[in-house]
Amino acid sequence: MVDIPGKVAYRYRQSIGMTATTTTLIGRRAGVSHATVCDVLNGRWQAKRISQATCARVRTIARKLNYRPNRVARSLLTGRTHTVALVIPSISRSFFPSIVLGVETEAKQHGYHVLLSHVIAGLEDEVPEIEALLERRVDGLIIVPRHGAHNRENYRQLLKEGFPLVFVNDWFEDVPVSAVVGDDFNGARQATEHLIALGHRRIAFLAGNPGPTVSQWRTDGYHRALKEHGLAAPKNYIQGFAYTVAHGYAGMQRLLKLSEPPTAVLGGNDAAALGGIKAALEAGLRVPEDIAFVGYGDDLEEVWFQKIPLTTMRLDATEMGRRAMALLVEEMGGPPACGRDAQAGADRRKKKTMEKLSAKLVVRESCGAKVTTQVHGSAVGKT
Amino acid sequence: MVDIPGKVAYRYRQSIGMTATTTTLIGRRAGVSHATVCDVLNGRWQAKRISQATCARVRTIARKLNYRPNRVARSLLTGRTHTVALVIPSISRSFFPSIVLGVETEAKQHGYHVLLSHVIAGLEDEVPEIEALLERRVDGLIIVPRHGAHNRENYRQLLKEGFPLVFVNDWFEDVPVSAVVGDDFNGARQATEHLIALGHRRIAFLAGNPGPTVSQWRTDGYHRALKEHGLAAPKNYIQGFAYTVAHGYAGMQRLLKLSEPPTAVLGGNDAAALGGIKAALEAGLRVPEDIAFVGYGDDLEEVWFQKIPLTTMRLDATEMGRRAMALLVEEMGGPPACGRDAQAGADRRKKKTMEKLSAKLVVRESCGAKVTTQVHGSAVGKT
DNA sequence: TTGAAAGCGCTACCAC
DNA sequence: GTGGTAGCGCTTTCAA
Repeated sequence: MVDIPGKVAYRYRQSIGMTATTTTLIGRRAGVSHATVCDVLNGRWQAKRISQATCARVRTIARKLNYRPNRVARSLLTGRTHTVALVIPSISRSFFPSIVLGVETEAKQHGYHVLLSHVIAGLEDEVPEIEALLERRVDGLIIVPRHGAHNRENYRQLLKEGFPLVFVNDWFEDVPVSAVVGDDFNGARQATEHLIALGHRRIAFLAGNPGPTVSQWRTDGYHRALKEHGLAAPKNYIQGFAYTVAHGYAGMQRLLKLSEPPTAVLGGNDAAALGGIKAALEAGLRVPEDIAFVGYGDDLEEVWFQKIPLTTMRLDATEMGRRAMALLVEEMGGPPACGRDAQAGADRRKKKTMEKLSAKLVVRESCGAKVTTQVHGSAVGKT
Repeated sequence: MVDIPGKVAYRYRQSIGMTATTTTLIGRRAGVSHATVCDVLNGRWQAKRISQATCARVRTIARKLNYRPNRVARSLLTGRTHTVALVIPSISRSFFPSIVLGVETEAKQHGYHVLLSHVIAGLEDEVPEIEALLERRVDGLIIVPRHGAHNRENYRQLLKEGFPLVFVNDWFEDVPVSAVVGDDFNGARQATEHLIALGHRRIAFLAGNPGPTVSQWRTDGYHRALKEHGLAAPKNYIQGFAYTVAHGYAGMQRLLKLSEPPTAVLGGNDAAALGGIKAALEAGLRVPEDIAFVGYGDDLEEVWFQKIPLTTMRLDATEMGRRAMALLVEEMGGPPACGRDAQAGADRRKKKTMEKLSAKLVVRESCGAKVTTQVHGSAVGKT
């Protein structure tokens, strides 16, 4: 009764004609088996020394039958979906589309597809979404990480299971993860030094949400530059709590009410800087003559056309995405997380990498430094 | 020999202990079967009248074992992946991210995930990419369609097979497909009429690539408006071959060299209009005093901060994406394209819908009409 | 060289 | 209420 049972089942199915998967069908028409078809179609005919004639026959029939291998079935068997998920907080801000572009470009190069998950901005808990992604058996995850204990615990858990996970655009010191981020400490420092070099002594900072580590880095870089040049950073010289035009605007209004308002302002990002400029202009100040501005990111389009072209630190978001995906591909190199040869991901505990991309100062007009019209002109070809 | 064969196989597997799928494992620990676990975990315990105690036991154990249902396996069985692919030509232009956002928001609402495929701009043939997506058994496809005979033939083939496909942002008259597009004929007409109402008689158009149907619609709308008001549209009043700043710039330069240059210009999109303004300014003209501009799309960020805030026709790309996904959900309503109860998609030949979203005139400064400062102020909250 | 057999993890159906 | 069984479409070993 326990005798060669699968065989029996197989024969049975055959007799009933119930083995009509497309490969079988092709095999039947070509007068070969199921498996041979598979070998031919997957380019293993050399290794398996399958005759040319057979190959040709199989291929012709496959084409005629409009055969499309079912990757779902393959995934079930191999435990790999060749899909990664990209979880980002927003896509409307121009910075993120660039990341998406980078990730997808790199992914395509490695035969991966990208499942995009834009976790709705207000919704702080991304755990259910990530869970859904895992149920789909994505091979890896690239996340713009979010704060909040719940999320953080979830990242840690994933990592402990050995699941391939890469952070992009932010990083937590206490989570052992690979990440690609901007070198925002040095970027902000350089930006601040640029303003100092232009003769400014009273330099304010329009900060973002204090949560993200990189956000903190920008603040630290700003502080460091001031300190190294013996300048003070009065506490109320740091204003704003989000990287938006509105917050930059409001923060600047507060700065202007101080008894000693700044003569120069570093924006935590470009939007904040623009909001600041708007407030300054409305207060009757001239930019950059009365007050200078430097932004961060260079992620706003058509910058050359702005009322006052913004001097800023350029951060290459596309490159950031690309590197993140490249890192993820490495992490996914081991055995699959599930499927036939799944095994404990324990031995996947590879060394984690943190890449820092440096930003580049792009001098335009808002800072008051001498501008070459090149910057202006060269932007035409950009769009 | 053909006697109850599956049963034998099953017993065999059982005896060998080879049925260690997670559901079986849970069942074993809970003292119930495989199938019961499945029923409990999928909320069918009411219908199957499974005892509360069993339910509780199963659920507890599942949680303890960190059970994550494998949707790949489920997909193989049901023939549905609950995944749709979104194929777009570009993501760096701000218009497309908005579409992505709309699609994804709507998709999430229906339990779908979005596989993003940004077909590289230069690569005109998207057939291989679509083929790859089909091998992954996506349930449906939303495409910003591309021209070229090969692509077009492919769309037609897909549609003939009854595969759920929706176009977004463009549409072909000769392809029987559901689509969501902008009402660009009336939009361009309205924009042109706005300029006519402001007293202009010599109105030029900075056109885009003549391929897309909507592009043609914009040109047609422009023509219609002129015609209805008895105005001429000299052939060389239409310039430009792509919706980019660079092309708008170059096109405008040509317009300015004419013996009778225009006094007003309609941009095929915002970027083209901006390029035009740039050329006009460089030629020493004042905008809008010497020459008026209207754009199309309102897809550039921080518009309020531009040197000359652009009057434009606002097109809601997010809404466009959302509607496209909603349409696709409908189309996917029938039997799955593959899997157990797949059947010829022939009866899926539902009525096709074409939705046109109308654009709204947003008056700012570039057209020379009276502007309320409201427009200016209200934009602060936008970012 | 080829083909038979087993099985990836799940769901659906029926029998008890 | 519950359990047994078949099978989704593919890959991969092993036997011939």
